[in-house]
Amino acid sequence: MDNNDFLKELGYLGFTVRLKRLSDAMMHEGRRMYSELDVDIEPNWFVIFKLLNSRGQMTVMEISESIMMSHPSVISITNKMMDKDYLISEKDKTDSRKRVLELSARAIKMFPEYEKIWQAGEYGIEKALFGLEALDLITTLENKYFNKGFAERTIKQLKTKKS
Amino acid sequence: MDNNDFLKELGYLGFTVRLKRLSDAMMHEGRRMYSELDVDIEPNWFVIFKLLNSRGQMTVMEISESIMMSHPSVISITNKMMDKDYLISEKDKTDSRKRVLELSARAIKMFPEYEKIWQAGEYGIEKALFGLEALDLITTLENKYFNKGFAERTIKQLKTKKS
DNA sequence: TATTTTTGTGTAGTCAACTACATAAAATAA
DNA sequence: TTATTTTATGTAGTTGACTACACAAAAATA
Repeated sequence: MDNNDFLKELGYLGFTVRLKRLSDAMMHEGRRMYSELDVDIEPNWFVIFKLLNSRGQMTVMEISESIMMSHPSVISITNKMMDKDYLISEKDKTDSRKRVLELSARAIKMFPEYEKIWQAGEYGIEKALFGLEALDLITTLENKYFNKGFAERTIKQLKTKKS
Repeated sequence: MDNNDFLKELGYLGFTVRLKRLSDAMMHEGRRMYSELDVDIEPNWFVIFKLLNSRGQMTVMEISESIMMSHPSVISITNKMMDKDYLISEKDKTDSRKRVLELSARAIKMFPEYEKIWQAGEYGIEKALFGLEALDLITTLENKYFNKGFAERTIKQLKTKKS
């Protein structure tokens, strides 16, 4: 890879930017992959597919909490999946605020085929990450991060320095 | 942290989504930090500050290549920095296609103050990452990734399987 | 020299996440 | 029972990255 990469000279400070750059690149490549394979799904949808496949019906908020994404993001993803007939949506019988989502017949029918793609992806990532303890690392990062973010601590540090 | 996090059940397949989620969260927190500290800069600008500080004048494309981001992204970031008078832009004398950017007097004046914030950030991240070999990991990931992405390999694998 | 290709920059439009706000329904408190 | 608070969902607007395209200037080629 490019050894002129200035971000590498920035040490830990460059870490967050490199992380974003890497995840953006993966996301773009993911989209390219799906369009090249000519399947009717998008990156990330596998999360909803797998979640609803394992848990059955779920409301918008339940999904949001399960995958720790904001509810507007969930709505936006699931709306697209509904447009492609992968999801069925109906009002909850006892609580009319809630909307319950579940996999459609089409989703269930296509599931095995898509599973192949996801497994190939799983295999590729596993091979790339082999021996790197990447999952342990990201878990630790998440733990440290979502507890009380870097920024919070930095703000605190800067403020106590000032006083 | 949340142990109900479904993405963790997805193993390697969940990795890319977790990576994105983490970097998004860091980015948001970064923005919050800057606005809370009430400084007139945005996350990521430090990359341009530091780059031009160390290299002097650079064209749009030189910046783009140095940090491995698309040139439209560079234009968008540097335009905002110009609006805040942190950058000076002028046409190259010998090649009128090129536009040369450099730090303004204001940028140079504010540099030490901002340096304090970045150093505090550096410290926070370093502490969070201590003993985790996170930089080695991301370097390895970048090497593997930017060479020939996961997707490429996955596509290949799926296609050879079919035939 | 004239034509074609490459390079550097800029603009437009897309994407997936977010926060902030709006609204309706349910749950709680007065 | 009525009023207030909380919860579930939805919409609007922002962000920062990207690709694709447009265009002018320089470089290379015929």
